[in-house]
Amino acid sequence: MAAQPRSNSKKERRQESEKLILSAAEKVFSEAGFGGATMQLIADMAGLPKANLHYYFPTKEALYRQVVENIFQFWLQAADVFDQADGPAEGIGAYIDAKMEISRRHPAGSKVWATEVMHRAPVIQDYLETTLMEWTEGRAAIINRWIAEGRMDPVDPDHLLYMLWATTQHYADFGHQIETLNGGKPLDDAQWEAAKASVKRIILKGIGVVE
Amino acid sequence: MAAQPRSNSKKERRQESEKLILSAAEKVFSEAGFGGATMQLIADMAGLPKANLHYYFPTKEALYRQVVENIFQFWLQAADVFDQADGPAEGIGAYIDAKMEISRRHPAGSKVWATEVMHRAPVIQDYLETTLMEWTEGRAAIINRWIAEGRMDPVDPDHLLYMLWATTQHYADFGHQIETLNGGKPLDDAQWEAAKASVKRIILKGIGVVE
DNA sequence: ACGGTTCCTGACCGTATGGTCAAATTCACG
DNA sequence: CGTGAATTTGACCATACGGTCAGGAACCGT
Repeated sequence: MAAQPRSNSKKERRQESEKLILSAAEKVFSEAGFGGATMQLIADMAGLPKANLHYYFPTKEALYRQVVENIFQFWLQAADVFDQADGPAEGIGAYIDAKMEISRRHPAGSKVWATEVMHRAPVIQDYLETTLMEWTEGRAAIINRWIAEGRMDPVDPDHLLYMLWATTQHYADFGHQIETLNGGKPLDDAQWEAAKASVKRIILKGIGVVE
Repeated sequence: MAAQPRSNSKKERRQESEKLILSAAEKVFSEAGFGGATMQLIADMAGLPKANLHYYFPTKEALYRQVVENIFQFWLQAADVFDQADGPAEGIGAYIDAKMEISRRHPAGSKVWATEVMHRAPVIQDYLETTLMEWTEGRAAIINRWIAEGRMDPVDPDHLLYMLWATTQHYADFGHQIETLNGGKPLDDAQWEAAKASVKRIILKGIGVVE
């Protein structure tokens, strides 16, 4: 028992450190943007000396890239609900729920992603062209199948997907604006439920799968 | 003819210089964010020496603030169509058209605004709390009147407005992503029309004012 | 033509930032 | 233990950035 290295193996400790840094970086990048973020700020937030960051991540760009890639993976994974559904009402409804939940739980990641795309994706352009492209085409095919089966209105799948992304991510990216318009208070549980319900109601009715 | 001061009065030339700088600044801020933008870059884009910028705008913050304020004014003004309509189909439809047109013609401004809000509005928080708050409440009142008159479904006006903002601004803020998914080409005229039609169709049907 | 005001700009400055490095510390393992 | 590898960190460096300033150019009313 005494031989046991503290409670973590060396590799585990390394992963923990990286996670700590990545978490702090995500927050700082989301609040200040890539240019406004400083390694010192990230280090302070992580409670580590700045030089330590450079031991784990050689450059600011490398750290940023890792943050963005993690967000992207998280994103894709959360979209599985879309595929497992056997109809538009269930599939799109669950997708909206999932993305709203991400906006609520991980607003920083959403903001980093949004900023990266707005700046013409200098770091993850290859992901847009490959993974995201394929994902989008796959989902569009599913929607087209639902349309062909007469289970929803004939809408352009791309624009529907854009609307889903835009509406759900808005609650993260523009959360501060929403909070301000809500009297300076973040949305509470009931308000989040109302938001989800509103979004689902309008979109699902708008594409002809409810009422 | 020779006595004529070039073709501009002194005041006109001043305004022209300011406009040139503001235009360059909007583009640079939108592409690099506040932190990533440099006065040198803006000066180069405007074709002026850096010191000249500081003659017209004392600090980077002052220049940025002016950019954001201009965008906000532009925004509000374009929303007049909402008020002049006498029903939800016309009012909301025209609002969508107007905002889509802004996203198409002034994507840089939209991006600057989005970034500013995502960073918790350090510069224009007061506008959010006063002007935007009042504007939103006014529009919500109109929507509630339409609902009371039975001219549309009873939806939460705030969430409807968020959806309108999110969906229309998405075409500016995430224009690069859309362009990439569109095979690397910007949307052409027909595609923009299709986008507008899709958005209007889904939302207007979703709130029960068409079909 | 002149005097004053506005406008323009190259050269310069202090600071903050990303990144480096070598010395110190901790760790894994025979 | 002892030894080499991995980790940590304070001190340091080069650069780039926002901002200043003084001197000159252009302009305008008289």
